Amino acid sequence: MSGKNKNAISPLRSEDYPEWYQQVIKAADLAEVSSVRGCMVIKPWGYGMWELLQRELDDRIKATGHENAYFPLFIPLSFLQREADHVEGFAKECAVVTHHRLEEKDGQLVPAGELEEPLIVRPTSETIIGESFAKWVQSYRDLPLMINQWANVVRWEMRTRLFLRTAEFLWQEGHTAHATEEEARAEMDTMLEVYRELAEDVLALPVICGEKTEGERFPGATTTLCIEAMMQDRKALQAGTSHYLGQNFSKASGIQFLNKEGEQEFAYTTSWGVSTRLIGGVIMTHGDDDGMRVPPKIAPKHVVVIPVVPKAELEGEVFEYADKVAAALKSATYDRQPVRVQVDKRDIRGGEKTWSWVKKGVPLRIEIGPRDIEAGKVVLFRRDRGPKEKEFVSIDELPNKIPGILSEIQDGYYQQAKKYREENTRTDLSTFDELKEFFTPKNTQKPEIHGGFVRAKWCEDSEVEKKLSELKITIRCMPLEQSGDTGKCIVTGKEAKKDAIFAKAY
RNA sequence: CGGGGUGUAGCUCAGCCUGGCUAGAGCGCUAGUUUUGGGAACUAGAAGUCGGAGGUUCAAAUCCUCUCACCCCGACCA
Repeated sequence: MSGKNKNAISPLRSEDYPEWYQQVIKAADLAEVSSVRGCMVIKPWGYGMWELLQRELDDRIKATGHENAYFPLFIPLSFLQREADHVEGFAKECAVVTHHRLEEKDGQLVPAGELEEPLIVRPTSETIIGESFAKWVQSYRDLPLMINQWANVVRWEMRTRLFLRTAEFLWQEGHTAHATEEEARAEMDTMLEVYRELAEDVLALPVICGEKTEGERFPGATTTLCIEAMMQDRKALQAGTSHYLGQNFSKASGIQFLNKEGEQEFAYTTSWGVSTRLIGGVIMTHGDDDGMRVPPKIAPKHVVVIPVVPKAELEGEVFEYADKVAAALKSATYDRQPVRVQVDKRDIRGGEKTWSWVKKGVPLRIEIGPRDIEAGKVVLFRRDRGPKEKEFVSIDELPNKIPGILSEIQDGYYQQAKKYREENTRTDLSTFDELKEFFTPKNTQKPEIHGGFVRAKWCEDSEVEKKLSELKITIRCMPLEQSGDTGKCIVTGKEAKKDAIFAKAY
């Protein structure tokens, strides 16, 4: 296993993208499947990314006037039934609790004590939060009500994939109630913008902001806005959604207030959420054939210091020096926080140690050996460069230099992803045949990475969406930035006003 | 829920068709020796009620029945 040109991950992205994705998660030690059907264990390196994402987003949620609260995991079955579209959307994937006690019978524990009314494990919390909102709101003076909760939810999915679709996942769900439609719609816009900023500035994921078609809308919503990202297999990933719910849920839950005119009126509500799926998006956007590449802003460690100990008796000296360098680095600031540094003193072989960090995607590696100590230098490796590309930096300059390099990496990942999306977005297709050609792989046995985003006109006829399913594509969204031109629908050829993004999706 | 497949050591799998010695390999793990500014080599070792239950048989990982779990392809989805 000398393999100078060998990549750390097998298969390569180009060979088998879904398998590559699984292997990266394993190699980077982000998560693993648990013995519970469809559920995952998020391991420290993956959870660390989530915690940092959480912190960034939580700050922004609070800065836009929201407060955190917590509502029950269990929802009475009857609550779900209050909103017709909502039931239809979620009923099939609900986990249901029907008993509350176990009794021993023939050596086996069996459920006893049947509940009078079954409880469902929340797939989302509109109904249970609506119940509270109804109590909290009496007057227009109680509005707006702006609440967020960090929670886990359960959706009994048929097919699961780590981070992208698991039976249980972590997310945040915001729920707000307003006195006017205008205000509620403005809230929906605000939160979409928060998500866009989170995705682009923190996760380095370029996204398209748009509106969902009726067919793709959240069950029970009047309007659904979304951010859509392109993965390296050119499929779209819905990375976040913000919904204007009109009065649908306030009517279902009885969220009523007395307005200034002294009349009872139903509130206008919104909800919005992002989940651990975003971590999947980060993996599929930034990962390469050597494993994960973590954007510095959510890297649990920015820098790992690897002491190089050629002879056992030098260990003490090298470790001590590595600790000193680490301490100096921690005094530097990146993204308004101290640089996160770890000294890797594990008793394993050097090559293995180095590669474990390459696969985890830590932005910077620093190696320090006796020769470097003598010369007052360290060897710096950047994850956005080749794994062997080194740079010597004097120890004195190091703390000043690191934040700038982290910014460069963060920005570089974003630019690279954006370039990839642009290179794989077509705006010049105008007929269904061209669309079909674009979204059909050349190799039908083992489809190669193909397709991408197509931006084209759509006549807003829902029949179009049915026809698109032949090509296994959907309308991802109607971008918020519309050209305003009229043209011909790419599917029907009819007069069309709306620009839409067509793509295969996760 | 339809169609296909797989359950054998921590992981990846061979063995099953055609029943028969003490159930194997690679990786990983443990120890020792050598090596090491780089994803080491050698030697030794630990590790398995062959998914579960029942049946056929002198004899079952292997054949039969039932059952459970997981994976892949569809329909559903943050």
